[in-house]
Amino acid sequence: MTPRKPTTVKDVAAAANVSRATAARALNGYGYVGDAAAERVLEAAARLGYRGNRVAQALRQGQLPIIGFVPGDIQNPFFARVAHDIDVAARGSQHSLLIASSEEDLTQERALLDNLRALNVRGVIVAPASVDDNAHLAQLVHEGTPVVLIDRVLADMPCDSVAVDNEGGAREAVELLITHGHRRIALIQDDSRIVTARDRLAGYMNALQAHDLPINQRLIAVSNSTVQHAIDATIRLFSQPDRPTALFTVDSLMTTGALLALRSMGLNVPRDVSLIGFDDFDLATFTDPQITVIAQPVGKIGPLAVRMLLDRIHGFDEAPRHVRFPTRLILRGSVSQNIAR
Amino acid sequence: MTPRKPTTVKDVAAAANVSRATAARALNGYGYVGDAAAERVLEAAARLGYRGNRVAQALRQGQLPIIGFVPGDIQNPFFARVAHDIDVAARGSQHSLLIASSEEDLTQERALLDNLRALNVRGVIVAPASVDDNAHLAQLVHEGTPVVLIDRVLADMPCDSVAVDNEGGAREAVELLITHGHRRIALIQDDSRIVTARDRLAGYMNALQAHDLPINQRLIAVSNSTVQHAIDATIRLFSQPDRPTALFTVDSLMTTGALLALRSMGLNVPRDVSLIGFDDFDLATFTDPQITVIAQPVGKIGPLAVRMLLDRIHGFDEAPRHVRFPTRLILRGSVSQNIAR
DNA sequence: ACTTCGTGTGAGATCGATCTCTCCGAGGGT
DNA sequence: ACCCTCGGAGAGATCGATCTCACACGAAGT
Repeated sequence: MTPRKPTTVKDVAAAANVSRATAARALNGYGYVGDAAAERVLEAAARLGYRGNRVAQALRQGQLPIIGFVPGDIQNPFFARVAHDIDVAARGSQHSLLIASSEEDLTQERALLDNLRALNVRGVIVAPASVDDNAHLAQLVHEGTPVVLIDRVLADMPCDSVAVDNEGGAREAVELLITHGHRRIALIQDDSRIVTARDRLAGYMNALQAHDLPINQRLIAVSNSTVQHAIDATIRLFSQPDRPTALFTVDSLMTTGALLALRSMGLNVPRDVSLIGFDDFDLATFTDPQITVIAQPVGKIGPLAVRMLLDRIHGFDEAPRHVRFPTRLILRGSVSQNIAR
Repeated sequence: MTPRKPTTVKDVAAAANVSRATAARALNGYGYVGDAAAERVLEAAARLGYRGNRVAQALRQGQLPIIGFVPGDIQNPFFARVAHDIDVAARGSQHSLLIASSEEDLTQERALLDNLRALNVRGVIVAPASVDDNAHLAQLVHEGTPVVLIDRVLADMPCDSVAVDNEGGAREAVELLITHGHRRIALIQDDSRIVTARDRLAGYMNALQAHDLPINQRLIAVSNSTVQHAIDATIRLFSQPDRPTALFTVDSLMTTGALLALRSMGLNVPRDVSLIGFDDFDLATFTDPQITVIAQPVGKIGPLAVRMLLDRIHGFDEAPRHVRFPTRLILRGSVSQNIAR
């Protein structure tokens, strides 16, 4: 019942019969402290359950032992996985992780970053919601806050980044469809303000162009990265006359939605429609047939981002490093030869 | 390039030609401030981009505008969803969310809560990793920190809680299997230190006893809540002579694992084995047949937990409230009549 | 004219941890 | 005997925001 307040250095110092300064020295192990005094201080600290007030320490040192992470959406399995990895890595270096999802909303992203700045976090890992409008990020970097971009790289941002080869992965996916004889290849992509969406779109177009196939805007649908939106988009795409024979979806939730939509429309994968998705996911091996995907090394992204961030926090001050992982095509059963023509 | 430090009240005060005290009054709107002075202060604050240092404010007021969340594992879709909901609700009340996953490890949970306490967060939402050893939680509550338990309720803990009727849900699931003629019903459950596991086990046993069926320890497997562990557990269960005809899994990742394992063993659901899982999940409607589950109102848990926490933060001081949502059986196609006997 | 208010304002204290500066005293060197 | 060095320890400053207290000044009341 007693909401007694936590013990402070002052309490410990008093209990050990020394000054606050000596207590601090003993606790943090710097400067000169006599053995006897140090021992008394440590004993008192243990006895009183002294834990130290991070907030006060942070005020003094100017920073909280916290790393911020601003994903597009925690519910997306991709970001959940990355968040988990970041959490583990951050904990390994005595940092807490503050997760604040931008919900892919630029205004919210700005507000969140303002918040993180006001909290004086040590560094921030961000998956920016927009390619274009990122003055707030530039500002943060400019102020000297360590920032690492993940998943979505902004070419002109002077900070480290970790991503995958979105263009190449998308190109490989579409080329696979092309070499299986598909000509009418549909694409469901994100809001084009997101860099990954642009890059994957570029991969799609480059593959088509390389094979002298026309780019048909009616085969390209834009959807939010949620299952529901993807279902709608898929239905729109496949309700057209001269229906596509293949579909490439740029993220796992979309692939999920597409699968559900195709099933509800009575279209069989891969007989009627070949499907390939970007980003591997649990469900991909659950369906019959299993889904062919372009896999990203998800598990490497978080840890690397944290390592880069820590380097910056510890003073590393070279030119920005940009790591781009290759993707890997995982052949399963959702792509078949197009016999229709 | 200039890592200039953020503007402080002092800067603003100087720019407005008033004292720090007056600047603070103008900015926070309390006490007496002249109109002219107030205007100058606000103008200066805007011009200099004053944002206020949360850490300093927190030191003064004793608390950071942060809510802590300690889930068992962020990667688990259930917790990811809840985390998302908490994030949204917390943001609505100007709080940031600090997520620190305990990975179901008691030692880690203790360390994380210590951390949160040292940070003077305003309140904590926890899914405790253990029923037994929770002195650290009791301590936290005792100290007056608002705490809300979710998913896993500790009966004797004097704090609010939000959970679902695990015993009832599990009982309903097992009864469904029994009424379909199943007698050898297997169970895959969590580490029994987790309360939900105990409650669901109780529901399983109660259902069996109510129908005078024996409880056979060889039909009960313990597994971590991961797909891989569940696969192993399933294989163990179904490699026995006199194999079970039905399986009840207590969480979605386990259901996933069970499904994969059964498939790999060449056992057809529901012909050879009937399957029912606790917690609905996306994949459940992906498989053929779709999986029958006991659904929890996931979307209600996070928001309610935050509301309860905020009440406490704002001084609500009545007896602990315990909310327990009912579960809902969703009949799909994975349970069939047992004809074998 | 002299006390009271009612406003408006600033100086300084406070929160907790830590750093700087200064001081003390024992021992070594000359 | 005197100076210096160095281990050891305390007083006070600092970080930034905010609160308390005291003060000043004009207006109103007696």
